[in-house]
Parts: sequence; structure tokens; C-alpha cells
Amino acid sequence: MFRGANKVTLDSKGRLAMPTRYRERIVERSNGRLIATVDRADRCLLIYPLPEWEEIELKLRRLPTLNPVARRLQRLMIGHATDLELDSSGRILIPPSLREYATLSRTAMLIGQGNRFELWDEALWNDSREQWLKVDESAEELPPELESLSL
Amino acid sequence: MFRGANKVTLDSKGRLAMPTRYRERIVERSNGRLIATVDRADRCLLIYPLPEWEEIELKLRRLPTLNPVARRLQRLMIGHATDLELDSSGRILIPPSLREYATLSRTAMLIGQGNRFELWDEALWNDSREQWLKVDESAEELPPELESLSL
DNA sequence: AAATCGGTGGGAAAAAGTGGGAACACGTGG
DNA sequence: CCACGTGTTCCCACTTTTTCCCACCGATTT
Repeated sequence: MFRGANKVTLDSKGRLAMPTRYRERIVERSNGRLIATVDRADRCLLIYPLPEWEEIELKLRRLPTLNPVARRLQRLMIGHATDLELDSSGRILIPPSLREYATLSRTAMLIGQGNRFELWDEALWNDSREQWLKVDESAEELPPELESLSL
Repeated sequence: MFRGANKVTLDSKGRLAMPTRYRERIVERSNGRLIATVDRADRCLLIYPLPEWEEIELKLRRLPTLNPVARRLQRLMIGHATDLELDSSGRILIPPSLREYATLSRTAMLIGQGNRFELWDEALWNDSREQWLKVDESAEELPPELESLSL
């Protein structure tokens, strides 16, 4: 699936050239159709091939509407989910509202994360990474799922 | 179905241009007929294609009439439900009472939420969203459906 | 060195959004 | 019952945005 960190640029119209190594896979998987939405914890965007997203959307839709936590998640994720399509030169157009949410300026980082990409403003990505490295994980509570993890 | 966040404007007559990407779907699903009503928890409007609404109304009507919570929900939702129709240029007219309920001024956000839209005053939407993002979800009770959710 | 490929920019055509005017319907009061 | 005023609906025209397409530039390959 998708791996790796790529420096990309957004031009003045908000267009982003998808690195070529991913293009073929995206086209064969979803005919070039992608969904971008916001991440609920960090100021970055999540980009899924359409079929991947549809599974997630289904799960979200099934959550109870009257539960406030579920409602919040739906509003953030489904509420911001925007259809994107690779154009004839392999670019996608990031709409202004999402650009704004993730404070995207000209240079950004596109991070492969398995079934999706994350798109970060470059400066924010670098800063955040420094933060993550600084945190002393040994001092933290590990959730049980992590206790047995072997890397 | 419906997803994504759209900035829309209400003109001086209270008309709202439905973003074109939704129009076709609305016309084929309900011949352009929609129902708007109020949200029970937030100051926003809910907009359903007519068939979707009819299902919801049925569910609401089946609730026990003697239960005060159910009664309240019925009064709010069914009581405020208003028929809307896409006009020849794809606009709907939001009646003054609903405009008032949701404190809608000139710029608003139309949020796709699967089988319906939510319509928020722009400022209120932005403020609310910031609130939702601030909440530390790990500190909250998660409904069991969410525990295993993998995005 | 030429050709190809990936990335970038910009211009023109098309489409969408916006505003307003005129015609029509409606209700009210004389 | 008619005249008037208000509010609604329909339609047209203007402006802005979006989309599509083509051309250029630089790097890499043959």
C-alpha cells in the first residue's frame, strides 16, 4: 500500500501533483478517485482511495446519532470529506476550506500511511516530528494493545 | 450520499444555492423535494431529501407518546419540518422562522452528513468545530461501537 | 545531444453563483 | 367587489470561480 514521506508543493490554485509512484496504484484501485478529510487530532488532512473511505464512512454512519461523541466524529470526518480526482496530469485540487484547516502553504509533506495518506504543512510536520521524538515514551502508560508489540 | 463542507450564502431573500454536485442526486432521489427541520441539540438545521425524512418521521411517530423525552423530540422535529423545493436555478428558500432558529446570517456552512445535510451559521460552525477539536477524546466515555473503530 | 518524464504555471472556455427586476398571487381594507 | 399593497416566484443577466488544456522547464536517461 502507501508508504513514505514526500515533499510536495501546492501551486497558486491549490493543486498538488501526486508523486508518480502512487498514481498507477490509485488509478487501478479507485479509477483516480480519492476522498480528503480532516484528522480529528492533528491539523492535517487524511486522503483515502474512494473504496477505502466508503468502508470507513459506513462504520461512522452506523454509530448512534444521539450520542454526542459519535455525532462529533461524524461531523468532523464525514462533514469534511471531499471528493477529489486525479486530473489529466496526475494532480488533485485541495479545496480552500481543507487547505485552511491544515494551514497548508506552498510546501507540504505527503505521508504514506498504509490505506491512506496524510497531508501536512511542511513546517508543522517537522515541528511535530521533533515533539514526538522528545517525548520520553518509557514514562508513559502503554495501552494493552501496545504492550506485546514487537518491532 | 452527501458529504463535505460547503460555504454557501443566503441572499437578501433567504435563498440558498445548493452546490451543483448535490443537485443531480437530489433531483433523482426526491424530484428536488427536501424537508428542513431543527436539530435537537445544536442551533442548526437538518435538511433531508423527502423520502429520507418520511422514514425518520415514521420512526419518530412510533415512539411512545407518553414519554416526555420522546414527546419533546417529536414536537421539535416534526413540528418544525418544512417542505422545500429546488427552484429552476437550484436554490432553496429557507423560511424566516428556521433562519432565525439557527441564527443564520449571510454566510453559512452546508455540511453533508450521509442521508442529510446540516446547515450552520458560518461563525457558529467554526466556533463549534474548534470546541470539538479541543476535547480530549481519550478522557471521555466512548460508546462501545467506537472502541474498536479503526480509521 | 536528443528524447522522455515529472513537475509547474497560466490562459481560455465553461460552469456555477449572485443579484435584481418584473410578473404574478395573495390578503386586506375600503 | 374592486383597488391597493405586500410578499412570492420566476426568469434573465452579470460576475466570479472552476475546469480543462496546453506549453514550458529542468532533470534524467538512452
